[in-house]
Amino acid sequence: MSGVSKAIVQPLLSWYDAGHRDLPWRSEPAPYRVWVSEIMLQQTRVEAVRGYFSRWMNALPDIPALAAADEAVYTKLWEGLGYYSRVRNLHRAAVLLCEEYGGELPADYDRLLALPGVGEYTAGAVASIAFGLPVPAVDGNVLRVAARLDNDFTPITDAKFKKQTRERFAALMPSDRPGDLNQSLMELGATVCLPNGAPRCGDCPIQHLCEGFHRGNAAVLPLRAAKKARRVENRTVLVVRCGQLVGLRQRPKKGLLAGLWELPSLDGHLSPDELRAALTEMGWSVRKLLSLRPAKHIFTHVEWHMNGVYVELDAPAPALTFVTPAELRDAYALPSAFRSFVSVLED
DNA sequence: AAAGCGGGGGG
DNA sequence: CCCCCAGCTTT
Repeated sequence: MSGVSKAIVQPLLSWYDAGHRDLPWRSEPAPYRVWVSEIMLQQTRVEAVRGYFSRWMNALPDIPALAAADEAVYTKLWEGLGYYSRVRNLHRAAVLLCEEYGGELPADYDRLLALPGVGEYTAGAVASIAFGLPVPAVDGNVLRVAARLDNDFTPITDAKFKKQTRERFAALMPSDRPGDLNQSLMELGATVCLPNGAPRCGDCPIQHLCEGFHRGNAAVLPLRAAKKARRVENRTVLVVRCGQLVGLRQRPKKGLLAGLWELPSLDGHLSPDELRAALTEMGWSVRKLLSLRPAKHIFTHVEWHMNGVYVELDAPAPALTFVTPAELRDAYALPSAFRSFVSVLED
C-alpha cells in the first residue's frame, strides 16, 4: 500500500510528536486564536505572521473586541501584511458572530465555511485544530505532499486535484487527533517535503509510502499551471509637504489596496515641467519640486514603476488629508509600496 | 475555470 | 530574476 492512505497517519503523528515548530497559536489553541492565525497565514509565511499575530492578540483579544474595533484600528494592525480583504472579512465575520452565535465561533464545518473570508482550507483548519472535528485542511503544503505521495502529475492548481485531495484525506482522518494530523502534514510540507525541487526525502517519516520517491519523481513534482505575465504601470508618486504636514489620499473601497491610505500619484512618468503644469491645473500652489530616487513595487499581477517627487505647497490642497509624520506612522495604514518614499520624511 | 488580490524570503 | 507561501472571492 502506498500513496495517500491510512498507513501515513501513525508515522506522521509520531514524527509530529517527536518535534515541531513552536508556534504561538499552537501552544494555546483557543478558537479565536486559531481562526485569526489561519486568516493571517493565507498565502503568507509563518515567519511573517508571528509579529502581526502577537500585536493583534494584544490589541484585540477576543471576538467582541474585534467586532467593536474601528476600521482604522484593525486596518493599521494589518498594515504591510497584504491581501487586505482578509482583515475586512475578519471584522465582518466578528460582527456576524456576535449577532448570530453569541460572540463565539461555531464548532461546525459548514457554519465556519459560511463565514466571510473562510474557505475550505480555513474551515477545515479551525474545525480540526480548535474543535477536534475530523475534517481535512488542504493547503499548498498538503497538495504538494499528496502529489508526491501519489506520483500524480495533475497540476495541483487544478480545482479537481484540490477536491480529490480533500476527499482522499477526509477518508483517513483519525477521530482522536485530526488537528494534529493536519498540522503534521503542513509541518512536513514546510520543513521536509519542500517545494522547488528540493524535497529532503532522507528526513521523511513516510518515504517508504511515497510513490513519487519510489519512482524518482519527488523532485520534479508537483506540477503547476503556468502563471500569467504581469503588466507594468508607470506612476509619478508625490511626497506632498505643507509646513510640517504630509498630504495623503485614501484609496477606493474596492480593488487593489482597497481603503488604505496612499501618497498621491499621477498616471505615467511626468517630467518636472509636465508635473508642475498638472499640479497648477489642479489648483495646487507649488513652492518647490525635488526629484526622489525611483522605486519599483511588484504585486502578484502588476508592477508599479514609480518616479518620486517631493512637493512643497504654500497652502493645503483640498483633495488631500494632511497629517503629521507621527500620525502617519501611528494611525494611517499605508501599503509597503510607498515605504521608500515615506523614509524621506524621517530626515 | 480564470482573474484579482500583497508582500517578502530565498534560490 | 523567479518561486511560492497554513487561499478566498468574484466574474
